[in-house]
Amino acid sequence: VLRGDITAALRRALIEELAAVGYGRMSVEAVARRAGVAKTAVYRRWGSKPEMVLAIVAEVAERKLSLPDAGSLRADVQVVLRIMAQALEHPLAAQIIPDLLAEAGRDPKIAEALQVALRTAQDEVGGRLIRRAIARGELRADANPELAVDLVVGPVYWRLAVSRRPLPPDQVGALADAVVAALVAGAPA
Amino acid sequence: VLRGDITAALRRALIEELAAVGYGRMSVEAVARRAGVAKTAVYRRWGSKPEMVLAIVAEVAERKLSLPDAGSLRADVQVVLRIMAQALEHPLAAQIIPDLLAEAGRDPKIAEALQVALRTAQDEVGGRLIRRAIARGELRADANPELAVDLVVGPVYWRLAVSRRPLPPDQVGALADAVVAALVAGAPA
Amino acid sequence: VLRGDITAALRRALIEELAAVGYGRMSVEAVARRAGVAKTAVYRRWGSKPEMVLAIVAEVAERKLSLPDAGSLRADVQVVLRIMAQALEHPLAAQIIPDLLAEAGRDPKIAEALQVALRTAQDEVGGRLIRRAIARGELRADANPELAVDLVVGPVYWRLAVSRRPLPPDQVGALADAVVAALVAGAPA
Amino acid sequence: VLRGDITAALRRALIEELAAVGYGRMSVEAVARRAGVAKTAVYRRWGSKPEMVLAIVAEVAERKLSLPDAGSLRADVQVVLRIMAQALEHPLAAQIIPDLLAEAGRDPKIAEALQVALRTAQDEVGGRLIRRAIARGELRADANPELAVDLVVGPVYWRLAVSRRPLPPDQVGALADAVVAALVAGAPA
DNA sequence: ATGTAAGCGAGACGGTACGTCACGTCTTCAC
DNA sequence: GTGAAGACGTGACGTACCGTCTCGCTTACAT
Repeated sequence: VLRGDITAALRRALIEELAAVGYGRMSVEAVARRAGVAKTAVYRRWGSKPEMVLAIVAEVAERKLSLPDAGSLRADVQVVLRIMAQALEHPLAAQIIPDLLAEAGRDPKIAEALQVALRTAQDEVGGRLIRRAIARGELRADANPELAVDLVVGPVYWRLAVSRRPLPPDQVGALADAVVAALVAGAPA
Repeated sequence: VLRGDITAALRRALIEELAAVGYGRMSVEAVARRAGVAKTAVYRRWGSKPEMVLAIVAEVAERKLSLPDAGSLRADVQVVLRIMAQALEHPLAAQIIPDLLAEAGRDPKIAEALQVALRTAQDEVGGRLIRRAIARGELRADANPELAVDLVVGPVYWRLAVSRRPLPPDQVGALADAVVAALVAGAPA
Repeated sequence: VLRGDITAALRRALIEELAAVGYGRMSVEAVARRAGVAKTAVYRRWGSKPEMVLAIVAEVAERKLSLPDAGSLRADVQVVLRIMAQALEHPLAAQIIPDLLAEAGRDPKIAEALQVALRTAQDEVGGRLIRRAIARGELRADANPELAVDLVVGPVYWRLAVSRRPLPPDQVGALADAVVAALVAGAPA
Repeated sequence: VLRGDITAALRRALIEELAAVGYGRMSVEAVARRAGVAKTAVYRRWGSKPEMVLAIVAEVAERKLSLPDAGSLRADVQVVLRIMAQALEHPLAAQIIPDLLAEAGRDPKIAEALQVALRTAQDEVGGRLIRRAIARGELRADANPELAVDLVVGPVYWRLAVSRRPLPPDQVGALADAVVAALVAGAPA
């Protein structure tokens, strides 16, 4: 019977190590060391570094983020922006997410695991959010949901995760306004 | 006198290796091997792995991209989008850029080197492009150039480099329209 | 716990490599390669090339060679000659011993290690053997044991290890006779 | 036209380097450095390390040592011992000779070069010296010249070059006496 | 209660890469 | 054409980690 406290310590250590050195440099040995545990304890659970990362990342990523109807397109967009901002402002996530996204370009397994997580946002935003706006008459029926996702998610990701400048809370409104305008304009393909 | 053909082969090999395995896993030995050159030839030029990467990346990144006035805000935005799309659709760049941006979160040296390159885009877009639009009367004078950069650059980066879906050329126009609308709406801070 | 079979393989490989290329050219890598073992396995045991050579050579050299009383000076001398001939006719020893003796002129550590081995012969021959002969009345009491060692050991070493000509077994008797005569004559300093 | 002063400096440097580090470790680079000369200067003259060593060693070794008739076997032996002692007490020779003799076991070229030098001693001692003694009636006609060489040369070589103990001049007489006795006794094969 | 299985730590194993050094070869310049 | 300078490939250095594997120890469950 695998000891639960060790599993938990390893989970925690993996996240920290991943943030500290990145996927490429990360080693099972270092994770075990950080968790204060022998290497065998890791291999008994996951078998290899990618398996371990995938299992734990998937675990974290699959926490459903429900996106309740906020009443208007602008309010919905603001919710999405706030959720993303909150996630990307967590230091560990800010390190790990771009790292795994970069690695996804090489390792299809990782790409797939992340797609599962992304699909959530993808579907939520591009799917539900846009469909709701169409239903409300805020967007035209032929609005392109794909482009919509890029317009909503792109700016905030670029700001926080790529150019790593903070996003003052009082600018979220302005950003939302701009994004909504973009959505309205972007539709009529 | 260091032989130029060897330097060139190493430069090329570094780029390829960086794309193939990422910054974290990249090794000087592998680069030398790929270039068909002895390890000593590398250390005669750069002294260590990060130095080598920085020097070559900076070299590539500093290629000035001039942004001539295209006549209107929409045309200017379209030019920026096309330049970015062209860059990010190159397979090597699509692998290397997100990788280095992720690494920049850990290594200040890399961050700095990339900022030099980013600042170009930053200044070109957020600075010149927006100022021109203001001068033309297309944007209000109090438009926020910081937000503007995020709005222009974010969606196309997300699309091509993060979620890795292609951007059909015929959608660039729609995207530009949406971005312009966002800029116009996003201004009145 | 270091694996004994690997230690043994390394010991064997060191001896062979030493004979093949000599102390000066010998490399740890080549020894490990010859033993079919990783370089780390060597450094886990000895730490450096000279340490390794010293440890193994000392180990081999310290095998006590007991010299039982053969009954007469001539018989004793013959035993010594036979032992030396047997040792020096082994191809590995014939390569290694002169090599290390030459190196001993430069490296005091090696000199010391060899002295331990030589002292055995030295004491056995110059000490015990001569003293026995004096006790038997075969040599005068003021016989010089130092010279005696040279007279017994020198000719056979020169023959086999320096000028590398074989010593036919049927000539050992004649050589012993000559040496005994020399000992008898050499004493009266 | 190769400059003579450089050739001489290289010759001198080779000898010193050979004594200092031994044949195995000796490098052309170090010799050139010691001579204060570029590597090219060496390779223009000799082409490789073994060639260089062989040429210079042969040059030194071929200096004829004439062995005039000293009047008696004992006097002849004493002359040989004194010549050898003088040679082996020179610090450079004491390092180089055993080193090359050891290397001769591996490299036939070196062995051959040394045999030329050894043959001199061989012939002088085993040949001429013994034949003279037979002619004088000091040795029987069937004396074995091969054994004789070993008996004369072995002890002094062992003493000075192998066990590296000094040979006090006043012991040369005693050693000569012993050797003569050995020769006389060793003959009647 | 005891036996047995499995988790656990420790650590040796074969690898790979590190950054350095020294070397023999070869090319390029200055006299 | 000679010698100096130095870049080149090679190969070894001794170190540091890494993933794999084999060990005893000890813990917990099933008899």
